[in-house]
Amino acid sequence: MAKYNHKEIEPKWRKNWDESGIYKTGEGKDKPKYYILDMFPYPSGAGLHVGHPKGYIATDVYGRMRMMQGYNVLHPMGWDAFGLPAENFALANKVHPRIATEKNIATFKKQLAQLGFTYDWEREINTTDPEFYKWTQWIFLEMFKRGLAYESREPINWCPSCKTGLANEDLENGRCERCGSVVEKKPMRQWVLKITAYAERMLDDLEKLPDWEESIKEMQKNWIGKSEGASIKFPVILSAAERNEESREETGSFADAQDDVSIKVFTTRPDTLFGATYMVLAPEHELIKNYELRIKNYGEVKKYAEDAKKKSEIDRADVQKEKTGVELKGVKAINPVNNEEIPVFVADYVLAGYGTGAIMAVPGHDERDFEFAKKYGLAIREVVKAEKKNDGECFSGEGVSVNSGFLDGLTTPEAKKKMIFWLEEKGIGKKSVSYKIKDWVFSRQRYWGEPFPLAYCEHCKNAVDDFIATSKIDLGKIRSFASSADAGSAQDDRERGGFTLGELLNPGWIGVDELPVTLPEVEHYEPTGTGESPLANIVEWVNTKCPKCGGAAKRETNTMPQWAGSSWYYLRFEDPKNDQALVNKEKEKYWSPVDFYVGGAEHATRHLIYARFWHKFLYDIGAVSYDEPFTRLQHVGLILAEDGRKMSKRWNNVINPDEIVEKYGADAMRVYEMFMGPFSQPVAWNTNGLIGARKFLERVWKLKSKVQKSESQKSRSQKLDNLLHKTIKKVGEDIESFKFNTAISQMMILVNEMTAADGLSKEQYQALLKILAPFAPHLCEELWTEVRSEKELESIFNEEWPKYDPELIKDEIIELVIQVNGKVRDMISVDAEVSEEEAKKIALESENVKKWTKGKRAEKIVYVKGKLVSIVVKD
RNA sequence: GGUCCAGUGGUGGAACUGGUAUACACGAGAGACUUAAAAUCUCUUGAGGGCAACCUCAUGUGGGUUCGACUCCCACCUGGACCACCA
Repeated sequence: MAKYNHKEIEPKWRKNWDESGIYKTGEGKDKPKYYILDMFPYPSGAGLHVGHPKGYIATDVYGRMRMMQGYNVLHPMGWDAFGLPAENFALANKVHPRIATEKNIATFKKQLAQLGFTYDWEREINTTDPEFYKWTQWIFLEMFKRGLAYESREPINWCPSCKTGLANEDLENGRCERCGSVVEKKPMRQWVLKITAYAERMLDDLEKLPDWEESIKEMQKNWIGKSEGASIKFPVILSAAERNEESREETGSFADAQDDVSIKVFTTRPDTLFGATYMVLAPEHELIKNYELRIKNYGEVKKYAEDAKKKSEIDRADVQKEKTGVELKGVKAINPVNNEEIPVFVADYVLAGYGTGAIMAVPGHDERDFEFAKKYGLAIREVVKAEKKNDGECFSGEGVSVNSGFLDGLTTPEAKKKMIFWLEEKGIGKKSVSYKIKDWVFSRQRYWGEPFPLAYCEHCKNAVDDFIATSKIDLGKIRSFASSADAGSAQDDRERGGFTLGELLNPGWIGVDELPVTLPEVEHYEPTGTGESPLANIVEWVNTKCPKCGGAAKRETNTMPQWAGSSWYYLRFEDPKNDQALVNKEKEKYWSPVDFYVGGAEHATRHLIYARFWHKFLYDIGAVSYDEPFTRLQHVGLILAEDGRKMSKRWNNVINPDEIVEKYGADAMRVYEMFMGPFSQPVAWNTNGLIGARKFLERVWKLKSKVQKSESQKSRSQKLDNLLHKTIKKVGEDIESFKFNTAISQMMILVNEMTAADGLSKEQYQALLKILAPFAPHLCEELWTEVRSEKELESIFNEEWPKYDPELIKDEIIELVIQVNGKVRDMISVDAEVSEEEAKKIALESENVKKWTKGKRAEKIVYVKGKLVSIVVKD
């Protein structure tokens, strides 16, 4: 018999599959559909290491099983090729990003191809293809028109090394997720997407996703970070000394102004309002620059605020460091619940980006305020009585209100409710919700990304202003209107006199409807570092005609972030060549949503948040007909290097799949990666383990000759059938629940039994091949053609997935376990149908059991059908 | 600091809904084949005691519930992931 030679078998079958087109996606409506998807990779220059394909192998195994179960399976692959990694690689290697990307894609494709995946390459997509990003731009434009994209000049995260602004999601502990540089805060003109408008729905709809892993949902919940509480207004006045001075000098005007001045705060603990003894503003707070004349120590305050703003996020967010701040001399705030005058500080422990950028400080019941108050000698008042309280510590839990007027005696939840009611009645506060998630900073100052389909027109800017002036539309109202997700229907647009909501919010910016707006060729695509994208240098591209008035206009020169294309790419696989619409509604009804999505957990708060946001928006505008994109979600556990560290060039511990395939074969690698451990858990690579997988396949190979010998004898053991059918059952169920490691160990048990058995029938062997085929497709296809008969199909993947016979998996004889006082004392083989009476009788008659029951009385006998008898004895 | 997850042999790990703990694989040891090695095959392999039947102990630690706990409850220890001055 020929030896198992993967080098011969594997290329042969891959060629055969390519030519026969067996993996072309079928669309016959007579079959049910199954859409299984991997998170598509960005093709970096380093190529694949053995860890990358783990998820792809899993989806391939699952998809192949579904094929054999009679489904049309859509299992596509594409490339997330825009973005910083591709561009940085191109810069380092002095080639155009497009060329580098093409080359990298070719490498990736070659590497993936040799693993024998079922990808239908006719559906390949690439986010950098103008025919693809045309629709990325289209989605942006739809958001822009509805006021969900807006221009902002807020300070944002700036990576000094990548020379671009970054979204909150792109940071890791205050560092750039890509290059590890400490991120600075820099005020810059940015396009921002109003993801916060969808925060509530994204949170609520997690309930609709029972087949998502709990851990991923939890991460999203934390990222969205909903807090419920109240917003409260604290009036601001001049301090007593200043008031006297004012009236002496008769400057007179502050009396009018003070009515309007107030500090708005958000708190989750309105029940502690009586304990608010000072206030703190974030260094970025508007009041500071607006009240220069009123703040007596303005120089000092300004210096503190400026210094704080300059600090990197990482320094500012250091929890360990001592809190600092400066009092705003000359002004006071009034605690509205007791009319006390309280001091106002600026301090960098208050964040501009959360809540209102100002807090009421309750040092009695907030650790941070407590620390600050001790340092600056501020009043600390107990307003919540703790059940247990440690001296000298601050109690931030729930209890009963004290020293709190009308709240006294109420528990914290009651007090919160009552305070909110009181605030609303007086009109100085209201129930309020705050989210941690921030709007999505959507522009990058780099070359290799989708251009924005926007032009800036001075004329239309004035026209918009005129329009607002004549129609008396309050821009503030429009802004709050835009926060609701359903803002901006086509009808609204008409009523606004031809201006879209986006244009009203971003005067002068006009959407370019002629798509795609293609990325121009440039001489120098290095980032400028000035906050301008390299595109700004291409005069002939920048200068354009205003799509609205036809006059001179300038294009937006920032580009979109890498996350743009990946936020909707899964829709494109349904109909990748459609140039009329983002999705073909007919096809969409068949394929979508994605039934099963597999990828890394690191995307829980990035890609998966963005994709859900875009999808919900597309649902709202009627572009898709369902509101969650991914029905089932499973995360892949990393494959670590043999030394237990992440595989990385830096540690020189990377294992290249090409070498493994060459030496042991793709099938051995596939089986090993699925066998290593629980799918979602990180496991270290171990080449010895791989050899074990290879040996297993060799045993399967050798069984072939046993079948041929057995054929005439017609020997078919009952025992083997029993195990075979149990294995069919377990493998099917385990693949279904992504427990590949136990599926494989069960097949190993079966193969060991088959090897040891007296005879092996062809049917038994064929059933084994069918359930192993998704894991080791080349080997099983080869063996299948050798043992199949004329009437059987040419490819094993056209065969039906075997069904187990419930009769055959029943055990006739079982091992009855007998326990005495909880300890196993005997095991007796009995008929599976044994009655309770009889089982108990057999148990009590056992010699081993008698040793333990002798001279004692049986107090209780527990019987578990088909399993055990538990005897409880007492002296 | 918050949220979540995990802790089982020398190693990766298995154990359904509370019912034989350590399946399967790796590694190690012994043997067969071989001039020899590799490959392959067979046996042993949680710890301790015993010639053996068998007994005792063992799923991070300590308690609890139960006839019975890796599994459920409480407290603690250790490790990991994500978030983090989020008011």
